[in-house]
Amino acid sequence: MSKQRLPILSLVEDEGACCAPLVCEPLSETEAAELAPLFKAIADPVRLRLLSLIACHEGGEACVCDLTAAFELTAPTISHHLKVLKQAGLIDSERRGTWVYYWLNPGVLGRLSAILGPRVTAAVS
Amino acid sequence: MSKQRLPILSLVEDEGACCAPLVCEPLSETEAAELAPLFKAIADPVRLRLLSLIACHEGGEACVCDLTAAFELTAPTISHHLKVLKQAGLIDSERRGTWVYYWLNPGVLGRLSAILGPRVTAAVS
DNA sequence: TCTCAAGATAGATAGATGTCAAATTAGAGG
DNA sequence: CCTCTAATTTGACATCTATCTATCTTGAGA
Repeated sequence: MSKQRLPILSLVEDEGACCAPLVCEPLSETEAAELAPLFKAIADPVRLRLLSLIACHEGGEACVCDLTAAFELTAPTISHHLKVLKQAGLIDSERRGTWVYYWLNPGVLGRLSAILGPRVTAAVS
Repeated sequence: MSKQRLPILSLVEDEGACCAPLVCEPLSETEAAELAPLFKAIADPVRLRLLSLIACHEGGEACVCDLTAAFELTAPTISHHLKVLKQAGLIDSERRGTWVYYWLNPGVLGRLSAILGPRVTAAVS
């Protein structure tokens, strides 16, 4: 159902990065071409709020009906934005009965974060 | 010369954030509206590479002629992308003689990073 | 002052994008 | 089987965007 698992940003998996990849060495044309669509996916006020709403919702997932209610936009429009986020690999979804639930794909947002700025890497350990 | 200093993302200055603001609590409509243009500015392969090229260039700044040479695009197109980045507050520039130099506005990229993922905050302390 | 080169601006155009109304699909429950 | 509701898909449309060519601005140097 959920298309296929693209290997999103595996290129930026480097763990002990001294600094943000973007300021370490020039992004290759290929890397830039892979990254841009991801940033494009989050570069919209509605989609940013959708991501945030999903992430903050209890259980880490949210029903489309909850999401739609948070905006003054029609259901098709919300559906469209969710599709964009899903195709970018940022979120995934599942139908449970009448409702469809969405959740964040773990790691993807963090990887984008790591590209822009210095990162915790291995964090608390 | 450089228009005016907009108070970019001052809203996300919170220091001891437990986690990425985006997953802590739902982004407000206003916050989303302020953030989206910034992500939009970096959501382009050419602009991502421009940022990266500028950041990695010695001295942390680069001349337009260096940047233009790195692409197979016309000078006006590069000029356009630099303008987009500058208007978003990501970079700034100065003319020195015949050449114009661009550099990253410190902090902005880091603040965007902090919104997407867990952050070092106060780092080494 | 004239000329040359670096860079920006203006205008045009093809393609992408956000939104909505209408139609479609898919469960749930009589 | 029928109907109701949740959600997606389709098609249309207005707007935005990336790119180019042509033109303009600005500083350096002869």
